This record gives sequence, structure tokens and C-alpha cells, in this order.
Amino acid sequence: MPIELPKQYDPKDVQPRWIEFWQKQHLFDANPNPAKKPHTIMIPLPNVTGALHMGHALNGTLQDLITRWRRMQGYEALWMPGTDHAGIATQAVVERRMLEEERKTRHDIGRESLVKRIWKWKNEYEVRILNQLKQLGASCDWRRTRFTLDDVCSAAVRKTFFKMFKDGFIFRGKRLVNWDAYLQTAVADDEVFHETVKGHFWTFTYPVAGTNETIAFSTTRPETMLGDTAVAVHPADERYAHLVGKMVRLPLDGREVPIIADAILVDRNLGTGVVKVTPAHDPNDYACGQRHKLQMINILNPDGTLNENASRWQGLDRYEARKQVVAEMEKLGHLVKIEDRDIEVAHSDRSKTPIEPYLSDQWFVKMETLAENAMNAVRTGKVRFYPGRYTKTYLDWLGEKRDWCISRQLWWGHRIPVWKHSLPSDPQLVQKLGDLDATIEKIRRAGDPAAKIEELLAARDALVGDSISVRSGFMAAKYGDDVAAQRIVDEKTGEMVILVCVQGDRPSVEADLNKFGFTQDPDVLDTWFSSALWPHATLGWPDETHNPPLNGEPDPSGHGKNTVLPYFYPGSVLITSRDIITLWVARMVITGLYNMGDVPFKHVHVHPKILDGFGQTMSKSKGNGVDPMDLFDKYGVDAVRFTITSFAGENQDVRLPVGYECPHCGDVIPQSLEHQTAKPGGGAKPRVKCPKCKNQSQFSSPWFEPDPGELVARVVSERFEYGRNFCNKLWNASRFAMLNLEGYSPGPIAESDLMLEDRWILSRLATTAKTINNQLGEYQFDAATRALRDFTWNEFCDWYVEMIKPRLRDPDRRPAAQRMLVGVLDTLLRLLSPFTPFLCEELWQRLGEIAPQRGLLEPQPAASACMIAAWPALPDGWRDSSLESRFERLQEIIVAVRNVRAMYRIEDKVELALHVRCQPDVAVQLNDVAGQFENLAKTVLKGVGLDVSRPGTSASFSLNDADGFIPLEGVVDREAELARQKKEAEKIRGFITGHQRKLSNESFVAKAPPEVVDQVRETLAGLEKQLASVADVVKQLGGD
RNA sequence: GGUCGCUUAGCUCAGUUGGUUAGAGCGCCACGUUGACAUCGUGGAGGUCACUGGUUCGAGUCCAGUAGCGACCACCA
Repeated sequence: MPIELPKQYDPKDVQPRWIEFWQKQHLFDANPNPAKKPHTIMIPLPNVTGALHMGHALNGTLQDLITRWRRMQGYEALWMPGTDHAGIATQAVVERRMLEEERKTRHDIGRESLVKRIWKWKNEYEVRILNQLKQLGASCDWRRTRFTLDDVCSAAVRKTFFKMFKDGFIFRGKRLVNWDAYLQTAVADDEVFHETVKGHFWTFTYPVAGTNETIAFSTTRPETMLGDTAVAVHPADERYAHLVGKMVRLPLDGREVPIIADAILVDRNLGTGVVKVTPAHDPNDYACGQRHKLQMINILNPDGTLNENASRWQGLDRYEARKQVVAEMEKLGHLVKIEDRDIEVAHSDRSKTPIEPYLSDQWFVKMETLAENAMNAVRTGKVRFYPGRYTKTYLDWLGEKRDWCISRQLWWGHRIPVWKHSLPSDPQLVQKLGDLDATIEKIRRAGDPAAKIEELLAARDALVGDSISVRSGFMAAKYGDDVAAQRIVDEKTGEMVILVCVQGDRPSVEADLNKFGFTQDPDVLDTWFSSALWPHATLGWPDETHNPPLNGEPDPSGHGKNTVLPYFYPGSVLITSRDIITLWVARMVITGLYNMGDVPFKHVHVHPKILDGFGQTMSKSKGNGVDPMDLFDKYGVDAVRFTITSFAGENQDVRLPVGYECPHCGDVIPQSLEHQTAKPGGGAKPRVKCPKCKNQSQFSSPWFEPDPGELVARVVSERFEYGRNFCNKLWNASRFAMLNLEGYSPGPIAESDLMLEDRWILSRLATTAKTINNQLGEYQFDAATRALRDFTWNEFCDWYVEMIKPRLRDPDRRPAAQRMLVGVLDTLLRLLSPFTPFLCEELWQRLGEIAPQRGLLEPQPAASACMIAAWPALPDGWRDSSLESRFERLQEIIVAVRNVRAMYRIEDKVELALHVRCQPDVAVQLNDVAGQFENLAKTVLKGVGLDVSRPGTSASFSLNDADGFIPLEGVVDREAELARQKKEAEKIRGFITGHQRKLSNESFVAKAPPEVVDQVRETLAGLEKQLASVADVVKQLGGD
């Protein structure tokens, strides 16, 4: 009994079944297997801030595609899933929501309670994100799902921090940071965006002390005058040369500060050529302050109000202070003018509030050597970028070697594992302790008996009393390698500060520290610190004795060793988007080299970004993110995968115009910028109005969930019809095959049974398979997708399937045709499986019911699942270019006949006759396939050979090596045919002229490669012959 | 400001080391539903390859410049 498939592919019926099947069969699991080569991809961990959008769908599809391809090739393919706690981003989302809904800030509810709320948010979105990936068909080893704050990742963070601390790569420093006064935290340079706002440009004067002169300067932030510690001019500026070295008196608080000369800070052609210098609140001024050893006065409190350094303006918000300071200066007669000006103001990407440059204590990673190593890894080709141009982005950024500020004044994240304690300022004591510590360390390193150390420690204790061996931070003797210490001097108080870093979770050590008055640093680490460790942390590093847990349970399979890490590390390829080459990719290379001594991955593929219909990148903050689930629902997962894969080329971002499908009438309403930014105002959800049926509906948006029970206008995009139509085409080709497999018996296909079309499709199949393989190896996803579509649609369906139909109806030739058909389909499904896994699995399983044994050219038992079937490797010997060109001639003739038929509006049921004038060898070949003219063009090949002449009233066409005539008694319109032929002749003449011009150009003949010249001659000869035939026909028709 | 891309048919995009007549999908026009598929078939129309100059026998392709668009980095007292 033939299996009857529905006429249309129904993805919703298919997808859930195979997700479950694959999972149950453990086909996504990857375990160390010495018999196989590993292939490892680490997911670019999505933030738990919100649901995934199309950018993630593309990223996920490409990773899945490569993973599935490698798995079929026989690799032990691991795709490691997980999510990122995304420190600032997540805390900001939760805080913002809390403020909007409850009018509360984190300070109202406290650290513990806020963190609890964030965990709740995280749990919700993690589930949602992982589910989106599962729906996509992502073949991740879900047992290994990690989260950057889980125990496994935390252990790696603690270990890395400790190691860097001990090795001196982590240090405490005062730096000018981007201060977010709303969130009260430093934010990274990367988390700052600039926005033009309307502002003012004030010009003031300062009186020069001891003279009658004043000096004029301009600023956009007058309140920072309270923190001025100098006024700078250009050293070569004659206008001010006599003032350098003098002092100015600040009218606001009466302080006197020097006039200095600084060629770097000052551009004498700008404004008045004078710059006020506020080292604590401006990056350039800070650098200048360092050069001139200026005092640095911080005038801000963490919340953006002015502090005790702001004299009588203390306590005011900085913007209020600005107004009052300006008024005061005006009152004192020091305001010269106010201009309106557009000012680019730095804003925090997280809170959207203006950034204040702010001097504060932060933790840093020293980048000098770490960056150099990471650069070398790329320079030497240990890590390779695809496309290669991104190498420059990476190297340029690392080349700056800017120290990495890793502390954040947040509550959500990895707490910095450092405890500190201050000792009173006493230079003598510090000196003595230092000497003693040095001695102890020397002895310890030399491996001398502990007793000796104890003695020295006792001496230390005697110096300052009360277990100072602990307090001093010199804890190695007591805790061995579990602790490391640094000693710094607080600039402000002059106190000696002991910083103790504890390796891993050591409750007893922490208890001791607390006992001796140490307090843990309240800050948390930059989220990139933990994500930088992702490639080795997820594999269990630094645990050498256990495999990382599976589904949260211990994995005993390592038998006392971590076998997972050495097997899967280093990874094979990282597939990501270009905006995190610096933030993430570079840092993973750094930590990989530092912790593992090897790069984290060999290739980095950077794929395009998906833009909206207006050319903007998709992001949550723009509100233009498209939920892939809407599209899965409308077009099916495979269609979405296939379509976005076809986008993924090497150099262009992809524009994806979308619309909303009206739930009332089905009309599509194009998305506008208003739709993207529409948010619920006063509780009511925004609606979109359908111009056709005039109904209004709520619509999909990243900003809000539509109300339950509402009819929702979902996102659609006609671009996905490309994928949907393709899936349906393959579905129906398979349907055709299955309908024609009745009586199928497996068996080898004899060479002698192979017809021209069989050899042709094998040749094309072998070529296509090889092409795809090469393209995937170069991450040319768009090309691979096109090649597969073209083969499937234009070769397999349009020609092969059509050509074997007669044989399937002929009992004698049917068995071989069936074997060929099912064999080709089998191979095709395997080639397509990484691209459209659900469709292929469904068809594979159904095919398995009818033809469990199949293959080219020998039958084999089919694999139990398409996704683990062997990747096709077809013999090179099947590729036959001369056969392919013979086949092309057949195609050309058939197209020409169809053309004539269309031209003269001759119905398909009317049979035509065809006469072909050609060389004897061509005649033999055409006679061999005579049946195909009947089959594909309803045309009988009447005469063929050199002696064929044009029958009376006939339409004709001319090919390179054949002229065709189709007698059309009473149908041919002589005038029309004449016009057609004349037009054809004109066209050929045009080409001929072009070729002749080339050949008559002496330098072309002399300088072009001989084979090129020969080719032109050959083509010209062919064209001339063709023209002669056409001219002959024109003559017969009575033309000239 | 620096860097890297992009500009090819109405739309979205391919175009491998320069070499016959520049391609695809969608859309458009005409015709077609007896058996895989109208999410389809057959045929067709549609492009001075952003602009200017250069290299070359030959440029969509290489080089320089101009304009527009985008991304990343840095920065605007």
C-alpha cells in the first residue's frame, strides 16, 4: 500500500513529535568518546533580560546547522547551551519595572530582597529562552545547560579571580569611571551611548590673582567649576604666555589654582583657547591632572548630588547646582555669555540617564601581557576569523591594552571575593611588617620548616598584637594556597589597607576573616568576567577530578577525573555577531590562554545582523525585535531556518521588513516606527488599525504581552514564504516518490540500467554534495542554501522527477527507477537535514516504512534517524561534465519547443513534431532520448541528422550545434514568425559584432591569454553558424 | 574623528582568481488545474552594476577620489 501524505506540509503536526523523539533517543547528548573526533560549539550565552529575537534565531540556526552537519560527519558534536546573568542589564530591568509598578528603588527593599526578585525574573526568562531554542530545533546537549551564576561557573570565577589576584593581574585603583548616578554604579565604556541634547555653552572669567586681568574660558558643565584645580592654556599661545605660572582665584569658593600650559589638553583655536581643568570629573582633565600632578577634587556623591567639597552648594542635585552656580557667577560679574548648543551627552545604556565622569575606587585587570598573548593567538593563526576582516577589529581593540575595570556597584552578580581591613597609619610599623613579611615569604618559598615561620609570625603578632598574621593579610602560612594578599595605602587617609582574596568557597577562612574585622568588598564583577570563562568553565574547569554535572546531578563517568574538559576543549568554532568581538571574543581568548594555556576555539565565524525594515539593528531597546515564535507559528520552524540561513552571507547585513497580520481579515499591516516604540500608556495596550477592515487589534511587541483572550496581530514577513514554499516543494516531491514506491524492492542498481537522466542526476548530486561541504566549511551559509534549493527544485523536481515518470509507469523499468528515485531522495534528505531537520526527519521516517533499505547504488539499511544518518560522501567519479553538457543541450531543445508552443498559444494537448538538423553524433544522442521530447514537451522527434531541411510552414530555433524546426500547419503566422526570427538574428548579430571587435583589436590578440582568444574565436564561429541558420529561415519566410 | 562594510532588476539579495550575452527569489505580464506540489507549472518583460577618474587587450569585479547608507571604536573644554 502506498503511503498517502497530505498535499501540504504541516509543520505544527511534525515539529513537537521529533523534538520529543530526538530527546528521548539522546541524540543531542555528547560525551567523551575516544573513537570519535570532538566538535565543540559554545553558545553565545543569551542574557536573561528578555526573550530571544530574530538575531538569536539566526545565531542559533547557524550553530545548530554546523553542529548537525558535523554530527552526521561522525564527530562527537557538542553544542553547549546556557544563559548569562547579565549583571547590570538584568538588575536594571528588574529595578525599572519595580519603580514603574511599585514606585520602589532597590534601597527601599534591600540587597537580599532585590537579588531574590532578580532570581525570580531569571528563572522565568531562562525557561522561556531555552524553550525558544528548543522550538528552533537546537540540538544542544541540554543536560549540560549552564548559567553564569551557577555553582560550576562560580567556581571558575572564584578560581580565576584568585589566580589573577595572586599573579598581580588584578589591582585596586582609582580611576575616572562612567558613573551612573541613577543606578549608582560604574558602567563600562561599552555600556555608554551618546545622545544629542539641547544645552548651553557658558563663557565665564576667573580673576588672575595679583593682577587686574581676568581669563575667559567656556564650559558646558558650570557646576564642575567647584572641582577645578587648574586653568590650562596652550604653551605656544602668545595671548596667555605671560600668565602661565600665575594663579587664578575661583570666585565661587575663593580657592586659588594655577594657570598651567598643556599642549595636549588645549586646542588654542577652540573658543577662548583656555580650558578649566577638573581632573575628577572629566577624562581629558584627568589625564592632564596626572601629567601636572594636580589635586583632584571630587564634588559628587554617588547619587549625583554635590558633596562636602562643594561648599554651600553641598546636597544639591548637580543640575540644580548648575543653575545656582551660573547665577552666582553672573551676580559676581563673571558671566560673559551663554550660547545655545547641541551637546553630545554620554548616557548609561542601562538607566538611560546621563553619565557623570567620576573618580572612584575600582578593581582592574592589567591588560598589558594578557592582551599581547591574545593578540598573538590570532596573529599566529591559532584563532581564525571568518570573514577575515574582523581580525582587524579584534587586534585594534586589544592593541590599546586598556586596563579592564571589572567591578560594578551592583547587587546582582559574582561578589568580589576580597576582604579588606585597614591598619592605622604608621610608617615605621609598615616598614617593619614589610621586612618581616619578606623574610617569612623567603623562608616559606625555600621550604623551611614551618616551626621557623611560626616563630616569625609570633614576632609579628608581638609587634602589633592580636593575630596580626591574619590581619596583615599574610595568611599563607595558615591557609596555604587558599588565600592571597595585597597591601595598599589609601591615598586619602594614609591608612594601610590589607586586601585578602580567598580561593573558592572556604567558609572557615571567611569566618576567620570576619572574626578579625575584615569586611567583604560589596561590589560584584562585571558580567563579562564570568562570560569570558564560558568555554572552559562550562566544561567543569577548574575541577580536575569530576566531570561537570548532568541535569544538576553528579556525572560519575569520569571515574575520578574530569574527562569532559580535555576532550571538548578547545572548541571548534564560535559563531557570533560582530558587536561582541571585543567585549566577549577577545576576553575569552585571554582567559582561555590564561587558565587553560590554549585558545578557546579555533575559528570565529561572525555572521550578519538582522535589521528591521528601516535598516536599524534589532534590539530590545529599540523595540523592533521580532519574536521568532510568531514566525515559527506562521511559517513553520524549518521555513524560518531555511530562510534566515539563506540570508547569512559574508558581508551584508540583512533587512527584514515585517508587518502585522490582521487577526480579523488577514490583511498585512506594514510595521511602522510608531509600532516599534508603542508602549502601554496608563495600562491600555497599544493597538494597530487595519486599513482594510478597519478593526483594531493588539499586536506582538517586545515591550508587553498582549492581554489574554485578545485577538492579536502577529508578526509576519513575506520573506519567509521562500522557506515555506521550499519545504512544501520537498514535501511534495517526497510525496510523489512515496506514491510511486508501491512494489519497491531493494537491490543494487546495475550500470546498464542507468539512463542519461540517472547519470546526470548522480553527477549533479555528487557535485552539489561536494559544493555544500566546501561552503559549510567556509561558513558560506547563503551559498550552501542556494545550492541546495537549486538542486532540489530546478534539477531534482523540475527535470529528474519529470523524466523518470514514464519509467515508473513501465513495469520492466519501474524497479530500477524506484531504486534510483528513493536513493536520490535519501541522499537529498541527508544533505538537507541540518538545514530543515524537522521536515527531513518526518520524511525520512515515513520513507523508512516503505523503503527501509535503500541507497546509491547499493542498498543499505537506513539509519534510525535522519539527524544521525551518515553525511553523504559520493564518489568523484560520478561527476561527468561532458554528460552534463549533453544533458544541457536536451534541456535547451525542450525549452525552445516550449517557447514555440507558448509563442503560438498551442495547447499542451496538441502534439508537435520536431525536426533537428545536426551532426551525426548529436543525432545519435538525441535519438537515445527521443522519449523525453514526448514526455516533457509533447513533441515527437520526427527527423534528425545532417540532411534535415526546414519543412514548409514551420517555427524554428537555432542552438549552438543544432537547428530545430517545428511544422505548424495553418498555425504559423508568417509575419509573426518572420519578425521573431529577425529579432533573433539581430540579437545574434549584436553578439557577433562584439566578438569581432575583440578579435580585430590587435593588442587583445597579442596580449590576452591564447586560450581566451581561442575561446572567443570558437564562440564567434558558433554564433556565425547560428546566424546563418536564422538568416536562412528568414529568407525562406520571404524576408531579406 | 578612526576603522570596517555596503550601494547590482520594483523589493530582498548573489556574483568565487578581472574574460562569451550580469543572475536568483519575491513582485509584475501571458497562458495553464487529467494524478507530487496553485505554498504549483510553462513562457515572458524588467538592469547605462551609486558617481568620477585610473590601471588593463578587457572592469560589476582591481586602484584612487566623491556622494549616500550602516556598523564598530574613539571623542567632542
